[in-house]
Amino acid sequence: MSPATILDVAGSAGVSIKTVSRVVNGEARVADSTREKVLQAIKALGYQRNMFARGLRADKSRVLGLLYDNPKGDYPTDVLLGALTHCRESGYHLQVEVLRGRDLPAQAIKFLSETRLDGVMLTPPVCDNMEVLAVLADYDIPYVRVSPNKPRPGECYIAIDDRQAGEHLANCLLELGHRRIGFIRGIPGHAASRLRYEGYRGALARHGLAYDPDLVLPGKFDFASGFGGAAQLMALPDPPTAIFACNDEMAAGVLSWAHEQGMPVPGTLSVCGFDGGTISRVVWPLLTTCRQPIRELGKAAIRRLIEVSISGKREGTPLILPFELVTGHSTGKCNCFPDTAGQTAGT
Amino acid sequence: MSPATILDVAGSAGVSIKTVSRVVNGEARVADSTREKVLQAIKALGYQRNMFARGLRADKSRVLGLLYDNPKGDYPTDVLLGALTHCRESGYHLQVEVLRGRDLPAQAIKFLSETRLDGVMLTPPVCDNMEVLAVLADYDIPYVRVSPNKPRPGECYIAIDDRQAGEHLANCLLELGHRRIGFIRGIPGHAASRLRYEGYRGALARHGLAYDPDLVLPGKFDFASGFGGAAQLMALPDPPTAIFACNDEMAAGVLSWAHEQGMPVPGTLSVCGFDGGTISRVVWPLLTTCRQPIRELGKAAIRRLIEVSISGKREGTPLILPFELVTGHSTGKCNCFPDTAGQTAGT
DNA sequence: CATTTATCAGACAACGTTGTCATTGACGCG
DNA sequence: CGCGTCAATGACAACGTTGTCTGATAAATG
Repeated sequence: MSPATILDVAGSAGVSIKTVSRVVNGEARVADSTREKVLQAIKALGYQRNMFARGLRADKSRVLGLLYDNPKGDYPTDVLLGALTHCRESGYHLQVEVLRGRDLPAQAIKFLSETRLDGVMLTPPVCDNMEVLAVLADYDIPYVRVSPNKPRPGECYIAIDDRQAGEHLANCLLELGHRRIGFIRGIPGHAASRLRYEGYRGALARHGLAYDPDLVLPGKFDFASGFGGAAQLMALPDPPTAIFACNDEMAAGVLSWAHEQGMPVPGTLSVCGFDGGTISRVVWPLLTTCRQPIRELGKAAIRRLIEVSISGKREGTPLILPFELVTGHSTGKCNCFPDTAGQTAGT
Repeated sequence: MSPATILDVAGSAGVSIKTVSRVVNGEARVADSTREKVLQAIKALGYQRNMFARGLRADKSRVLGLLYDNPKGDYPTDVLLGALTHCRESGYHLQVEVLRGRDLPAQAIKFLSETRLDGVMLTPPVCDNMEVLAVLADYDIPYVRVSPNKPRPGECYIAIDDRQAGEHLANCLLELGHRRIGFIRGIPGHAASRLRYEGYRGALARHGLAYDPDLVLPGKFDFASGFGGAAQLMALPDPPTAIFACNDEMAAGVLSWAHEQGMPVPGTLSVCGFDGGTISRVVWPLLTTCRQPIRELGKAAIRRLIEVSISGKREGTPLILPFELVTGHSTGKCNCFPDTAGQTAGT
């Protein structure tokens, strides 16, 4: 059985196809009695409208795209989940595309020419690939970036205030008495990594502490960077009493190194991460971290795309979502001044 | 500027639209010189074919669906990644849909009526929802299930041999000398959980060991199940010396409980998980686990869907992919016979 | 009662592509 | 030369929907 079309419904309900179209699209000028007849016919025939024909005529697919190139960890999962949630609420659908390997712009061209999307959202790091953005602009597809590195003036992007978050987290450590705090950065060019680092430096400055470049290491957002970074930092002549890793996975690496050394956490070394995803909740001890509202970021991006798709206006103000500090058990008071600590313990 | 159509290309190249269509679709009967002319015109005009029109005429969208309802952890991410990889190689695209909350069949109906997919892949647990499957059958959409609970005869599904994997893993523990092995199950109705459990019992039986129901606990595949399960198991009068958790996240819970008690792992308690994803690599000590080829599962499912979509034949043989045992540092020799252990240590 | 206005419904074209069938011309063979 | 065969190309309809325009009927107004 071939599926029922608008024509079958029209015949069955004794009206014209246009009237059926009006009912299906919820247009105003239809008498209640007619609408009822049509709805019944639709139900009886199991009619479902054909998206191809609809799209061909209206040039709107109601399908959005999610474009990413870093399929690791909770981030893509949660962005996707948030995006899907909002899509479902709005009657939109989501097509996912991964850009990996060589010649990202060519991949973007291929996927854009094979589909018809009403808009695309991009996450780091691909959201900072200028060539890919140029392709999108060329195809005249609206897009929204999440946590872009260098937002353009007037661009409507979605992010959290990573700088402030970094500063807050560093502050937590400072208030626990830590004075030498190691910092492990994420991959270069990643906006979040840079901003969290700036926040870290800002916190130090506000506490009147000198900045020691030996305490800052590069990283790749992976476990090995944390593990190796911890080894390197703790081998310093004057090692830190706390380590701030730029994400949870690196923090997990720091924790594992400490466990392997038999070094108590947070007794001898405090550790904090960033993201607040699954990893922070399955390691021991529970990580002190900063929870990003990743799902909300995804939701907001989709909401924004739909707005643009309907209104056509691409300008707008950036949307900065709130983060949340999560206090785990991986951070504690600094024991770095044995005399002071001894006094307190003695009395 | 409105985008160029096949008509513009035809005009520019001095041929008919049908010829352009032939070139675009790589059909055979076109003279090389003509093909060249058309290709140049396409390039010059920046022509890209309109998927709506194509779909309307050919009734093929070249878009597949991924349907899931358990958006936790690496599983969905990796399935998605594998699926996308194969999609890209094959010129297909992937639309993702999450079914969550109440009335899953209704959600399935909604999403199927709003899109036009050539096929759908499903992962657990939604792949075992008979109502949803009925909806898919009703819409006459080919589907492939990954790790289904009760495969139907002749159904072509994708899975690993969970029973055998469970048996292997239990065997590892038995060969290390463990005789009392705790087992924490996953959510009921989940095929993998049941099969791994059967494998565990099989291994016990093969070693001539009695089955002790006290050693088997229910679980929900989450951290808390592992944490609580460990507490409960180790409070037994005759506690286990090893715990086999049905996935990595629960194993991480077991580890954390042990750390909190100051119980050495694997010194006093050996732990193994299942999945071999990120979690197994970021906890301390590294988990002994069974790595599922999740990406390959996703790839295989898509490959299969494309076959079905092209050939129209829905029958086929199930595809069982190989798993891989990963030996971490969370398992070690059993110290449960102090006399023997003492003797060895003494000499 | 005549006229305007509002409301509802239908006829028809158009969207850009592919499938079906027809046409053209070149070539080989008896 | 006449015929059949085959490769290459084109004309045209059809896919199912929505936008535009027009027509019909009922209600409101002078």
